[in-house]
Amino acid sequence: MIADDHQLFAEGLRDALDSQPDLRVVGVAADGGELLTRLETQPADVILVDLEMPGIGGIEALRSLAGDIPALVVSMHVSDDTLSAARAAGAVGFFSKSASLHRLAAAIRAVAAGVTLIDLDDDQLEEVLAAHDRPQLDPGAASLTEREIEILSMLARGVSSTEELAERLFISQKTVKNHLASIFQKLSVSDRTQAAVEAIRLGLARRP
Amino acid sequence: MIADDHQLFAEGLRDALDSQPDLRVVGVAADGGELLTRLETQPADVILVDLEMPGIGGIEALRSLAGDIPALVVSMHVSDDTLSAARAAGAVGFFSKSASLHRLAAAIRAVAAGVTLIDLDDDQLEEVLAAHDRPQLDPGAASLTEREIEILSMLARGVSSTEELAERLFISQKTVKNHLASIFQKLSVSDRTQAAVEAIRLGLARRP
DNA sequence: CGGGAAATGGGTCACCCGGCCCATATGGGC
DNA sequence: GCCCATATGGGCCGGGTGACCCATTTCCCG
Repeated sequence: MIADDHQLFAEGLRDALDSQPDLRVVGVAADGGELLTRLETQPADVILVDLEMPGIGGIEALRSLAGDIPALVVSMHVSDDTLSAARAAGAVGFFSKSASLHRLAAAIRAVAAGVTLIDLDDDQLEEVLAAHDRPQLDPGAASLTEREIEILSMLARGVSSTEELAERLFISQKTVKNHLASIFQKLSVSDRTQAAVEAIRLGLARRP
Repeated sequence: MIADDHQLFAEGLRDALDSQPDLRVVGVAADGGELLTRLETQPADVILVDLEMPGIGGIEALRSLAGDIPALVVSMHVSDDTLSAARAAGAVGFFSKSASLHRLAAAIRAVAAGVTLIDLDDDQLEEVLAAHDRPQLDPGAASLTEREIEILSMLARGVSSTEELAERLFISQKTVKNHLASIFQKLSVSDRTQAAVEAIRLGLARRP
């Protein structure tokens, strides 16, 4: 669940995180009070909280939660003051809004797994984030080759004919069909359409 | 194209806007300099610019562009000073990051259509935004029949074979193929895979 | 009432797709 | 040095797919 008074940021972040196959945003709140209210009816595994919010701010909300749910603070300005305030309020991690989506997603996975990030030094943090880097794909999808992922992501963007795939990859049509056959088996599907749908579901439709 | 030094905001906004069927984010820049560089190789219809960025800020970037591309300023803090600075630099619209995604999307559509928002009073602004409220679906997609949408949404959920589609709809395989042919024509695609990808992009994969 | 759109269904046919066998080169790991 | 995974490619074949004709019925709208 996300709590941030900047709607554009919160809604954008929701879409971005939702597009990660293993993450789901279950709610967005505009201030600390709404966050607490929403959490009463909607359980969440991790919460992302902005510190500066009108009404009940992030700090107060975190204090009220008393660490019931692991919370990541996502703040505009990074300073020692805000960081220690977040730590004192029970946050398990602290990110600037200048962080990348990639790192935040990794942090969410780490926190959901029970890791506390806020006390780590930089090297340790990098290590933990790297460990939770890529989304946990389905067992089948996990064993996809790089080339297979490349073809799959093209499929998911509408490049569907054997001919065009072969031309864009500079390989023969036969090789494309071989890769596709391998993809079908690994994803347990039986044609390109199902493979494309599954690829999009897995978040493999990213741009190059 | 988006220019904002807060990666989380920019990437989140990218995903959110990309999920609008009629909008596409063609690039993200972290400062004014990168924005100008990117625009040299990648044309854009509208740019979203943050005012506060390290290095070359939004104001300077807008001055360099000299109004070549309609620009919406999306700023954290709203004040008379920033607003008039944005206006002076050639921005055609001004939004707080507390605005809703809905309104920003409407504003982008309006600006892309040539409307200047920044000089409007509140009532006029609401009127313009309302006029550009819902996404303009592809001319083809708009004219899809109910049955076609039904088939398309099944496609988008992985029901790809003519046989299964016919069985689930209690109609003959021939009718399914007829509907599909009609769908292909309206969506300007040539096979089920592209239709499924397009259906998902249009948000037609809803409803379990 | 009349026209048009939508849904249903038929036939034909070239061609592509997916399943099945196979081979070769190139790596990296044990 | 040997093995296995990966990427590349070939041939074959049955069946599915998409493009092009077509007809019928229903129903809504002007």
